[in-house]
Amino acid sequence: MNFTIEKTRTNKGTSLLDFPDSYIIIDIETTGLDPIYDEIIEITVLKVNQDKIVDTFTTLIKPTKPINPFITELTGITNDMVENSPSITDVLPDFLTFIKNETLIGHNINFDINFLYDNFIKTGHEKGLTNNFVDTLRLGRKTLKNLKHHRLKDLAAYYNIDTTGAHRSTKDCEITYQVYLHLKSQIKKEYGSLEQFLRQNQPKTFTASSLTTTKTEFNTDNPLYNKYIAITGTLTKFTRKEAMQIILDLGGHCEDKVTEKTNYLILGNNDYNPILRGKKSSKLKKAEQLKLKGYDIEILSENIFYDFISQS
DNA sequence: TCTCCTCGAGATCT
DNA sequence: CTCGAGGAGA
Repeated sequence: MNFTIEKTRTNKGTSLLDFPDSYIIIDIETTGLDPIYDEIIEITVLKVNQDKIVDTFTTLIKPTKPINPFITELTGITNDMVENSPSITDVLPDFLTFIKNETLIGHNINFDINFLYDNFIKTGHEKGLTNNFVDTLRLGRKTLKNLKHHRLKDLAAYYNIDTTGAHRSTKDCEITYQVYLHLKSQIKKEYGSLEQFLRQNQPKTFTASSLTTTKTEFNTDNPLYNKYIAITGTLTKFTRKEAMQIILDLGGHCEDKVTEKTNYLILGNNDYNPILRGKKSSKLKKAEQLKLKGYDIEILSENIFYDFISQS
């Protein structure tokens, strides 16, 4: 059988700076660092509500190739131990049932998510892994700026967290959980409130990729479905963000700039922009160029856009 | 001065 | 992957 890995993990969730009420702490062990060649051999997830662990899911996984000595030395996981373990294909559905749509929290969590995402794709789950996530590595770097390194073991040492038995996923989940709680309380103390921290660290201008939809089924007849859409200028009925959310919920894709992929450019008003003052925006110019070159791009007035979104 | 965009440095995961 | 520096354009 042949499987293709998506080069860009299109449906991957968003990296959040947030402190959700409920979340999933996650850690995996693998046979190496490369999601293409290496395999997952252990998954642990902790379900947390109001910062209290309420459920756990953990399993060893039998890889298709043997575990090499370096990894056995690092993790303590031997080929004998996984001999009778389920395959990744068997584990993923249960894993998904457990995590649902919860926000995932982990240390350098992109590593875990990329592995899981690709394995979902390989085993026939078209959407990959779409959960949004919070990275304790990112939080740690923002919070403990004077620390030289921000590896999990460095943050654990800083907060006096016991790391005996690290590099097994259950233990690493527990360490990550403790580190997260410490970071959270330190942030609260230093900034006065979590909200204050978030306000100061939120990206100044939101980007199209920072928005997601929770919808899983779309009306494929809607003119915006599966189209790539950019917006220029100010809309009268919605903020830019609201409009993008509507597009995503209708199954469209939002872009921050006009590209060769773009199908529609929605034309807002630039009259009040002190820089452009009614001149053509860079997006509009680009769209006109592409249209001349024969690309499949249409420039839509704001009203046509409202007509399109009301056809749901 | 402000915003958008590109690019490179540095660091982390098994 | 994330962040920040530095350039381009207005």
